[in-house]
Amino acid sequence: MTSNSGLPRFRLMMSDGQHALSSFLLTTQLNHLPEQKLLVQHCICMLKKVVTSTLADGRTAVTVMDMEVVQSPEETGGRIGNPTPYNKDGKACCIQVVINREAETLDWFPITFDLICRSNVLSSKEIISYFRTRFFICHSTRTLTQKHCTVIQPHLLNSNVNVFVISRWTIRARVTNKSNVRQWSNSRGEGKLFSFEVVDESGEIKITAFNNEVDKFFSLLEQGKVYYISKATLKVANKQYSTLKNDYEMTLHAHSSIVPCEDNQSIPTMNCNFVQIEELENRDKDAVIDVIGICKKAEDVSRITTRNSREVSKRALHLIDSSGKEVTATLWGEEAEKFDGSGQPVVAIKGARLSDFGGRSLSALFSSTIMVNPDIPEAFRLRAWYDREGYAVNSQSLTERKSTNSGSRMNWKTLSDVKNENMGHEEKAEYFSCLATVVYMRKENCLYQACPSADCNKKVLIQHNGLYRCEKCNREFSEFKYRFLLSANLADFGDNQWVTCFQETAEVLLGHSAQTLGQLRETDEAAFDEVFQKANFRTHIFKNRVKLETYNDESRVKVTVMEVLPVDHREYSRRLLSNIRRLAF
DNA sequence: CCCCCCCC
Repeated sequence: MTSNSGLPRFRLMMSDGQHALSSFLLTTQLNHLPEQKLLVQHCICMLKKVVTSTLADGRTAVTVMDMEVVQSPEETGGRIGNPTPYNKDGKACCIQVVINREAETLDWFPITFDLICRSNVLSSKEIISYFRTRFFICHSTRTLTQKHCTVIQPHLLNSNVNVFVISRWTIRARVTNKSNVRQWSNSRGEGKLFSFEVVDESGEIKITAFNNEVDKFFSLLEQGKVYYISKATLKVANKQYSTLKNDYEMTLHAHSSIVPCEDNQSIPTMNCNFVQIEELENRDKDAVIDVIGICKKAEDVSRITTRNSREVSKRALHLIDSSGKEVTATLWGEEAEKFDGSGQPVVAIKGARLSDFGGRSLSALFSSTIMVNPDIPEAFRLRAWYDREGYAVNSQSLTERKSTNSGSRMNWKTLSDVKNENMGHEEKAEYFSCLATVVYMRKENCLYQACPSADCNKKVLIQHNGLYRCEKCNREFSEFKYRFLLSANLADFGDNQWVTCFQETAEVLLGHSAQTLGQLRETDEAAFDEVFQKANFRTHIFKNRVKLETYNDESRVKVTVMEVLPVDHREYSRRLLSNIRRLAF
């Protein structure tokens, strides 16, 4: 240990052959004894002067002021007798721990102990409290008395991993959340896992099972049920990934046991701390909160592609509570698919993330628990409120619809602004958004034959052998895929502008995929023409990129449409109004 | 031993 003076301070575990006590502190004046390897394990000492003090929490510490080493371990021949822990009043529970010296510089303390608990039922908090201790001897708490506990031998750590090895304890806790089984594969290996969260009267903790333990325990565990759980390993939770109020997590192992508990009345159901929807306005972005509301409307489930090109289902719920405010909460994956919003149920989400999308909105996490019509007082209160008066409330949503159109990041311009301000003449590309109507689309060359490889959109050329050649991939293919490269003329009330639309934006404008339209052109030219007829003179919001491009020594500003958004009427009025103000002043 | 938390 480090003393107040900064000098090393040694702690000794002393035994007189009958009892052992590990809270002896050596005065720093005697540091030469251990430093010169005179005071070593199993040597026999004569204590000449000691000062005994009682610490604030009742533990006893003995400071050794003067001592003499009278016999070396060689002479002693190891430990004398079979000492039991010394208990001053017979009530204290002693737990011997081994401190991993490598880790003493960390602000947490990996320790290892073995604990025998005759009742075999501890609360998870009690277990945790032992991990928190910095002392060799812990005194008992409420249910952990000498009657329940006795000390067994210190268990030596053979490495400095931050894993606690404990045995023979059991918690009784309710499962509040259970994940699906997930596969993982990385440089360290691969396998499957699932995790679940449990709650008892002292708090909550996350438990993870891997591989064999997945097979063993996944189907046994049910959300809402109570289990005896024992012989799991504790480790420090990575706070980066954990929103639970616990610094530790458990991992199940081959010896771990989980047994259903029928007598579960005393175990709390869920630690929810519901925040009123109105209050979400005052909470920080990314806060993880619990919310409960009436699902006034559940949108249809839809499939989206994430940034990592994974496909996932999503469903937005519109929740309202007695604050009269509404918020959009998004469910994902299976939760989105199986959600049934019929009958405007009460929906509680424990652990939803607050986002600033559209002002304020919520998103379920993998760790969120979604409860439909939960059996809790808050739910009954909400139901009664909604059926009596809530249904008629003209609720105000904290989540603005189509916020992409109203976001402050939109750099609104009229088409004449773009020219008058010489946009695009800078080194870097510039971006602007406009409200405009499509007045012409070039049918000619709107589609090209592209390389069929997934990530290659390069134009292919047909060969004499009838195959399509991609220069980029340096390969020939028997097939090609159609891609859009559409020139369109946009107009607003002051000007017009030629723009280029690639694949995604052209698909939005024309309402068809490149593939469909390509085939239509081959098979039914009249239908192909009609697609263009229908798409013409439509008004959209365009988000564009503008940049000066040089081609054959000729420079001109090129506008590329990045995104086509539907016109929101509220946004339209706002645009008109701001234009009027600008022109007026 | 995982750690994905997404989309507009």
